[in-house]
Amino acid sequence: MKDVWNAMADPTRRAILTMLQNGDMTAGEISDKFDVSGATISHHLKILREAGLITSEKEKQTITYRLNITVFQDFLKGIAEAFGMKGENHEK
Amino acid sequence: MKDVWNAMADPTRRAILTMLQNGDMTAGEISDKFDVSGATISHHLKILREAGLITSEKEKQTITYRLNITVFQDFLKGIAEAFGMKGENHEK
DNA sequence: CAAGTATTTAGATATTCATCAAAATACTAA
DNA sequence: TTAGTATTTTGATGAATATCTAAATACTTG
Repeated sequence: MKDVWNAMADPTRRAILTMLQNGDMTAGEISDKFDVSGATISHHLKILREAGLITSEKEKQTITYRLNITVFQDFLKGIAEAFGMKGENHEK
Repeated sequence: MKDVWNAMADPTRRAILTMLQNGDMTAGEISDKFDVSGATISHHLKILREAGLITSEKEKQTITYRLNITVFQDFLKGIAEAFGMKGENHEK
């Protein structure tokens, strides 16, 4: 899950994940939403893909990206397990 | 919450947070658990403190650190709101 | 005061990382 | 084939970061 933490640490990548919740997008569509170069977005997409947070599917000329809900929810669950209320350490 | 994400991005800092769930610890006690220098741990503690994830209390010769449950739970809730429930939340 | 302990701060270094422009790859269309 | 579009890869650069040692701060005690 180290890769996921690393992937989530960047605000641009979190914004990409948020956008993908509303539906799949091509690399170009994602890139259009940001002020950084397409190369930079491609780099972010690669990190998200390697973390398993998104998947990509090559179509004719475009590559469509899709949120991988499962990995993301595992991440949330992992946080909850590691840090979620473990009980009894708030008395003093 | 940007600071919180940044603070959580480092594995040493996440380990510190996990340890503090079992009770307050002094800087020295925390430092003893890791193979890095006390100065480095102090640096990590500063970042966690600035993110609001921990608080510090000066005692006689030591400084005791304590997990700030509230900020951490707000962070979890923020993630859940931004990413957790896709499709079944109706906002106003 | 001087010495010892606990912790932080300062200064330096090495690595990681976000970014860009340019080149490369892959595909489509004329 | 040539040109054009979509995307990634490469190579470079500057900024951020984790780390160290050494010095500084703060506190306690003899």
